[in-house]
Order: sequence, then structure tokens, then C-alpha cells
Amino acid sequence: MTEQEKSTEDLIFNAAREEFIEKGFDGARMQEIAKRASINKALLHYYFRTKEKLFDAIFDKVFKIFMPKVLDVMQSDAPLFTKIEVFIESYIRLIMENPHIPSFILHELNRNPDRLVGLFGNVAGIVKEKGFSRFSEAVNEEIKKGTIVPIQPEQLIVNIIGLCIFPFIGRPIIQGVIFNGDKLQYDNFLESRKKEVTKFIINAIAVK
Amino acid sequence: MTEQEKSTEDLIFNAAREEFIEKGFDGARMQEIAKRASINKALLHYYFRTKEKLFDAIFDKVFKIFMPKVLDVMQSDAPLFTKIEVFIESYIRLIMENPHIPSFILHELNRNPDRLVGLFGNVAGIVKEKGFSRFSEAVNEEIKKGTIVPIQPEQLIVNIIGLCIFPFIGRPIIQGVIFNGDKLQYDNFLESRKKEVTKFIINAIAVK
DNA sequence: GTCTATACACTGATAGAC
DNA sequence: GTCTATCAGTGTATAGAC
Repeated sequence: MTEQEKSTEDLIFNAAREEFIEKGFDGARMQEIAKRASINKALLHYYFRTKEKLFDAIFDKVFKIFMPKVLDVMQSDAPLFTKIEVFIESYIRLIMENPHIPSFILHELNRNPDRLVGLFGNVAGIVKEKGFSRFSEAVNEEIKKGTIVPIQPEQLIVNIIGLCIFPFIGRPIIQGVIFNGDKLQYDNFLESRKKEVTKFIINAIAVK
Repeated sequence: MTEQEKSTEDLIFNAAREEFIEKGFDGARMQEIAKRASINKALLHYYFRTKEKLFDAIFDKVFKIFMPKVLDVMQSDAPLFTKIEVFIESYIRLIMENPHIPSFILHELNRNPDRLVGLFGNVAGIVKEKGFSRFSEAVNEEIKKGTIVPIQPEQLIVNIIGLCIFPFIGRPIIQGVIFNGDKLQYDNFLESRKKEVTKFIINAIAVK
């Protein structure tokens, strides 16, 4: 399907996704979305009625595309170390392809935490039940076997995800302060992180 | 100085700080700031002329209070492990007292990265020169001595700060998905993190 | 310095022709 | 389905009295 053949709804959706991700809900403008989609404002409301409903459609889709990736690896039967290794590499790669998504999700979730409730029973619930519980069991087994040091699975999962996501959320300050604003240095930093974070975490929990 | 004796400028400033931190620049309303300060809108403009200037005053102050804390520990002469240990505990404690500041700074810095340039030569520059360079040297020395594994100081500092900050930025999703929305569990999680993060990092880099 | 009243621009949303 | 025109509401900012 070429750009010209896309349905108007898709045009609007993609334009809105860009605008909302760049500016956030409060900063986004319906006029700007219409401009990006090369249509007029009235048509936005014809398809999605309100800005809020349009935003909801975007947020749900982005969230549902982004979160389940966590599961693909977490619920596999591979050994814990392998799981972690594969997760980190694929997750950082995923974020590198969509570097503004984490800030977008976290900021909008903070603006309206109740949004999570609407996602429960759907993605959030699945992440917890099929993803985290499974991960949690695997961690506790390894602790019992003595292959990793004692650690709460909740602390470990937050450490893993935080180490993957933080460099993107904190990009302006990292690139600005640590790398003197040099984009290339920052990009190299990200690239080498895929292996560095894995090494770091394995070191932190492995019993040697 | 009691609440009544505070200058109008301070009243405005504190009201604006709350509003901006809660809603961000785009979401904040001058009317709401006036209401919080128990004055009228016109007076806001009398003291700060524009919303932008008022915001700048807030952001600068918050940033300058929050960032230098990183230095207090980083530039000390204590051994690296002690530095890290003291930093993590005091930094997580500081954020627990101001849990919304990290999201605020990172979001607004993302909205307008050029803001950092204005802070350069001031705080950002100091953080880099006196804080990071000093830290970087200490790390490389320990690597040479063989007490820690080889690691780029840039990776290590981002890991340390990320592990401290991320639980606060990701609060809605962590509390919602991992702790079923239970605030108490989340608070306990934060509390134990002060020691858990330290252990985690020392484990990750120490040669045993 | 502080207030009330108001100007002025912009935003989300709708009406109605085609 | 798509457009132009327009409304009602809200937001920042200013004028002017006290």
C-alpha cells in the first residue's frame, strides 16, 4: 500500500501519533495534526469526535505494541541468564527504533494514572500474570540453586528495565552533560550499551 | 517567617512550582497558580511578566537545587565504593522527598533541550567538570588497580543514576503492574532499594 | 502593590453546503 | 467523506482605578 492509497483514518492516526509523541497531550494541537495529515480540522472530529478520544486510540495502540515485547522473552523456557541477555538486547534495539516512546508512555501515565486501569485485564494484566510471575519463579529457582545471589524479583526486573529505558528518557542531559552535546558519542554509547548492560546485570547477580 | 509573612513573590513562586511540577509547562494554568497563591492573575504578570519567564525561574531553581547534590559525594576524596554507597543512599532519599522532580526535569528538558545550553557554564558545566571528570578518574584508577572490572565511567554513572531515578519516573506502571496498585508495597520497595541498589552495583563491578 | 475589567489570540468542536 | 465558516470557551496578557 503506497502513501497515497492509505485510508484517511490511517493518515490521521499516523499524524496524531507523531504529534502526541512529540508534544504530549497538552502540547499537541488538533490544527497541527490536521496539517501533518494534509486534511482539515473538521475531518479529525468526524473520525474521532474529540482530542481525548483520538489520544486514547493512539496511546492504547502504542502501549499495546510496546509492552508485550517484554513478554516474548520473559515467558520463554530458556535459562534465566539467556532470558535476560536476549531481553536486554532486543528491548534496547526496540527502543532505539522508537526512542521517544518511553518518555511518552511514562509522562502520559503520570498525567493520568487511571489510564492503566483501563488497560488492566488487557495488556497490563497479561504482562503481570504471564510475564512477571513466570520471571519471578525463574529468579527464585536460581536463588535456591545457588546460581544467583538472593534478590527480590521486583528489584531485579525494575533494574533491568530501568537500565534499558533510562538512557532514552534522560537523553538531553546525558548527551548534553556527559558527551558535550555530541550526538555521535551518544549513539555509540547506546550501541555499546546492549552488551554492557547485559554484562553489568549478569555480574551483579551471578554467584562466581 | 510564618506563612502570612511570606512575600507575594515567594507565594507566587511556590504556587507556580507546585503547578508546573504537577502539570508541566503546557498543562499548567496561570489562573490555577493565582488560585494556589490566593492572589489574582494580573499580579502574576506584574511580578514575572510572562508564563514562560515564570517557568524559567522555577526550572532554573529546581534544577540548580537538585543537580549539585550529585556533586557533594562525587567530588569527595572517599574511596570509590564509599562514594557510590553514600551517593545512592542520599540521592534516593532526596528523590523520595521530591518524587516528582525527576519526571519534571526530564520532561521539560525533552520539550526544550536548548534550555540546557542556558544552564551550561553554570550547573551543568560544574557537574561535568568537577563531578563527572573526578568520578571518571576514580573509576579508571580502580580498574588499573584491579579492584573493579573494566567499565566505561559513562556507562557506570548512567547505570547508577538510572537505577536511582527510574523507580520514580516509572511509578504508575511499577506500582500498578508489579504491586497491583498497592501504595504500601511500592513504598516498601523504594525503602529497601537504598541498600539493594548499592549491593547490586557493587556486585556488578567488584572483582571478587 | 493589588485589584477588576477587558482585550486579544487560539483551541476544540460543530453547522451546514457540497 | 470532505470542505469552509464559525461558535463558544479558555488562555495569556494588559489597562487603568485604587
